[in-house]
Amino acid sequence: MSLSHAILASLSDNTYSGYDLAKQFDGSVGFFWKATHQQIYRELRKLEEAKFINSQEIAQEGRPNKRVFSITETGKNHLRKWITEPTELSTTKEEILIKVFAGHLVPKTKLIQELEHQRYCHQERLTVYKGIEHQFVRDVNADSREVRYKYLTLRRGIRFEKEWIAWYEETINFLAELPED
Amino acid sequence: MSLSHAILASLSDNTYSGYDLAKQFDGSVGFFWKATHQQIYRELRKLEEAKFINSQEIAQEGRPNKRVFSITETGKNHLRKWITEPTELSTTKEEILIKVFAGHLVPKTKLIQELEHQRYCHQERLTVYKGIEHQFVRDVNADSREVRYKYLTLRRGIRFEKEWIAWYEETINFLAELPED
DNA sequence: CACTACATGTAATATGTTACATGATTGC
DNA sequence: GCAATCATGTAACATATTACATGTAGTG
Repeated sequence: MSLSHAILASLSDNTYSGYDLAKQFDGSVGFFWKATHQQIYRELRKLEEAKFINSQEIAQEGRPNKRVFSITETGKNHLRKWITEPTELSTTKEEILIKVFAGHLVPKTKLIQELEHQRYCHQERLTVYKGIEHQFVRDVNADSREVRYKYLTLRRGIRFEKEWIAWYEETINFLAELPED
Repeated sequence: MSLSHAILASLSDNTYSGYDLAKQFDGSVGFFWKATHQQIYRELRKLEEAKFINSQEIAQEGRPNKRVFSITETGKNHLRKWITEPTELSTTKEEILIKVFAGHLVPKTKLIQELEHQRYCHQERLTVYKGIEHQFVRDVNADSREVRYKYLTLRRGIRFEKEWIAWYEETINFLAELPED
């Protein structure tokens, strides 16, 4: 599974604690890979056993100590191998499409209501992404290789939110013009 | 979880055996919700316990008997309720974006190779969808409400494959112009 | 004084994957 | 005769989700 790869990818250019990673999985990498902190801590243990990462206890005043993880050369090679090996297309699971698929069961207006709710959520996410893009553009002068690659993933986020919104428009209009109901 | 909803949606306008459903989850609904036959059989047992569906043994000559499932009124209402209740955006898990995110670890050409592989897979899937669309267009004259709703999900499939391909183009070009490596 | 952020964990349950098992029919 | 399709299932294992647990520090 790829949670391990997502963690290794996060650690590929920086060190993080489990807590930091959980936050990353709530933004950044989290935009295309979700995980709870419980999953992350469990996976970190496995990755350390496999010698793909190692950890160091950092004492902190006031706050509880933290364990900071860094990727090993073995871990990097493992990631590199996976990146270059062809993988299948990731499978998507879209609840909204199940809803539309069985949409004939409910009054048209109710379905449209839910479609509008989802469209709104995508709109909000798009705004978040654009904000992040703004930051990126500033950094572009002093940009490192790493940053540019991350920017590409952000671009896909922006494009896809726009595409979702366009499909919602099309779908809502189509339904609005259906005579039934 | 929504596997149950996906099954109920499939049964919303027809009766199917577990085997039939497994096939549906390999095409049709399967384009936005994957499940293996084991998952499906397990879920069917639960749905029957909950009285959302009921089954009938159908004797067949030659072939093993099959149990055909149909949705109950309770099941339909359960689905209806879920459709109209607002749900969160579905989370996506995209391996290719993890690969791009950590792309700085490998030679640029290797990453491009994998991007091209993925783009090719999307291209193939788009061709499949367009073939299905062709069928739909023929049926549109004799079209039922159900068919039109299904068509909307297909439209999203087509739009999104096109969008993926466009992002791959953009990304591959961007990488090709990077000086490094 | 309640809430949020920091920091890590256990336990139970739900989902998903992989392998194995059975047995008939149809097509090459 | 061998593979594929029809049809359903068990068992073991891997992943993911939800709830609960613990304790400090800073903010309003």
